[in-house]
Amino acid sequence: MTIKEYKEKGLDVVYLCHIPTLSLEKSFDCGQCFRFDAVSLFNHKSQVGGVALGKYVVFAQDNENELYIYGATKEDYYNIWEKYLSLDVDYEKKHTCLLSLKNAHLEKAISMGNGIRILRQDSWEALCSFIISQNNNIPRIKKIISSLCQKYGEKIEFLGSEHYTFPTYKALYEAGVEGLFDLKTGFRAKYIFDACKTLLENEGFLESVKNADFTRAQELLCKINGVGPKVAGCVLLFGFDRGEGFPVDVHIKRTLEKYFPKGLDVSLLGDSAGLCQQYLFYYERYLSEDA
DNA sequence: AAACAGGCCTAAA
DNA sequence: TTTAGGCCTGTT
Repeated sequence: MTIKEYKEKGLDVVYLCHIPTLSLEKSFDCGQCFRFDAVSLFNHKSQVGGVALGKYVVFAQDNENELYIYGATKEDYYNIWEKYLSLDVDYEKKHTCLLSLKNAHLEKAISMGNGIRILRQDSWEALCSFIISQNNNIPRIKKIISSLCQKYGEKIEFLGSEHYTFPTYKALYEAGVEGLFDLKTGFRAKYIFDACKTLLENEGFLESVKNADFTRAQELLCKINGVGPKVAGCVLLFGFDRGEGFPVDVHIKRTLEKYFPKGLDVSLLGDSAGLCQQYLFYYERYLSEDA
């Protein structure tokens, strides 16, 4: 079907023929986002579908400099999705910053990870998701979040199939620790609950995180039981548009020891730090999968 | 079967 | 202040 025919059937579609390099696979399969899956609904080389910011959309493309969005209008693109995909951000500039470190491994990581965009996700969703991510693996994280949404989110229909929005913290608070535990969240149930409680009892919490400087923002997030430096770093990077965030997990720790034996001064990277972390993470995972 | 998964909390030195 | 253990569950 053509775009025009989809539109006539009531499905919004927008096509951008010239965007900064974007790889859907890399961006949606590098562990920053747990709500998108590869789909084959349309006739494109690559396509991922999922719910973000309360809407179900399918991102699709036949090459990395174009983009189709099914379930969105042109206005939606400029108001919502361009920012969500960080297509308004100058990555060339960030690359220049990273290349100035003159590290051969990082150089390779950049060219291999080219097309990764840091998604600007909803703050609360990022907070909740990365609490769930701790001491866990991606398939199970996705499974837990999916059942969380199915049970406590709102239903959305897209071409006859059902999808669910990410639940509000109020909804999860009302689910209670037992309700959350029933979703196989395990020891994280009480952590999620504490996050809900914090946000419910302190209405300005997310806002104060947003307005605080990075260190202070991290401190605030760590007040939630179950949120430590790594989770807070992810939440700030992916949910608060804080490019300075450089979450260090076991993999990144190993990677840094390997490629930066003299250490890496993250503060030199400014708001390119998070992208650097993503490239290194992707690079290392790619190499290990290859082996 | 034992170890591990993009950590964090708690108790004990 | 730093350092082991333990933790829900699913997969290998």
